[in-house]
Amino acid sequence: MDPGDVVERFREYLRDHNLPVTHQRVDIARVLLQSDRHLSVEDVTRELRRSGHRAGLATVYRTIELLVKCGLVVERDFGEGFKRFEPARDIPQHEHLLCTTCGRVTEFRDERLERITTLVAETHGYLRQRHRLVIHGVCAACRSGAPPS
Amino acid sequence: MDPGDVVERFREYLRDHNLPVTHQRVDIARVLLQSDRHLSVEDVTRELRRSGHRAGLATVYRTIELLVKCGLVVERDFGEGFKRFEPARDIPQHEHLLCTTCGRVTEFRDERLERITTLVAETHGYLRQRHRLVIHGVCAACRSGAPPS
DNA sequence: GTAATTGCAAATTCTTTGCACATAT
DNA sequence: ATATGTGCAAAGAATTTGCAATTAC
Repeated sequence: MDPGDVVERFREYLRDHNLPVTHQRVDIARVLLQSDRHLSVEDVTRELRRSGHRAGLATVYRTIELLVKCGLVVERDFGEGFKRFEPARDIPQHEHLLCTTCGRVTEFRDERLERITTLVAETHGYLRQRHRLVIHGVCAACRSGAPPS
Repeated sequence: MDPGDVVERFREYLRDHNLPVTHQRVDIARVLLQSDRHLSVEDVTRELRRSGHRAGLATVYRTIELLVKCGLVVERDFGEGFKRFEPARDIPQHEHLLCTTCGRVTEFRDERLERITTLVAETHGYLRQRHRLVIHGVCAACRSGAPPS
């Protein structure tokens, strides 16, 4: 999907719910929805400033909450002590590789995991809902001694 | 391994490192090492009080840090907003099933995951260190309409 | 005795909330 | 116009840290 379209989707969501389309909301949505990374709230605030916009921290949190609620953004917790957010792309389920040196996040998909987790859940009497897999390691750049980004 | 032995191991660790064996440290270790659950700091504090002991919150945090450092306890983050800790039993690597209704945690092991994660990491240029898999679902008790524990 | 720990309270970090002022429709 | 959002600063929750009093060895 075109990144611009996704921002438009958020506008529609706001209009449909009779919520004001403020420039802060649009700016924050643009940063988050057009990024291909997993941004922390701090990242979002920094990106905003870098593009000449600004919004209070509370507004950033509140807008992200809206974006999550309407399904355009997904919340992630990698156990770093804060949350990260990524646009909900068409990828229905994917896993994460997390570089323990620079924090880079890489996504991948492996159908075997669906199968295995469903099976394991059943074995233990659980009705499987979803799963979360994070592989911790050192990315290619950090292995070759590149400076942490 | 006998639970008592594990506490003895902690004593040895302290002695070997010329660290005082205080009753607080031993009490906290006993609670954490003899539990078969995944305890939060609050859980530990409550269990301490329940058994007639007490320790300042800071001491609990500091002792748990020691227990993690010496490898007798493992830290877990299930994205609940706080950490949980469990004794490092002989199970070298295991995964978790988390009941989204009652919070119950069940452990399991599946060697296929080692293989898959190592392979996937390599494919993306990462040097695999470890992984974390949590399957979210509804446990047998909650499925059969039992009251949440 | 002396060095390390303990406990408390203050500080930190991430996040949420209350409220006067500003803005979208 | 008016309902809602915004920003600030205060509140919260989990965790860490500084420091005087205490304890292990």
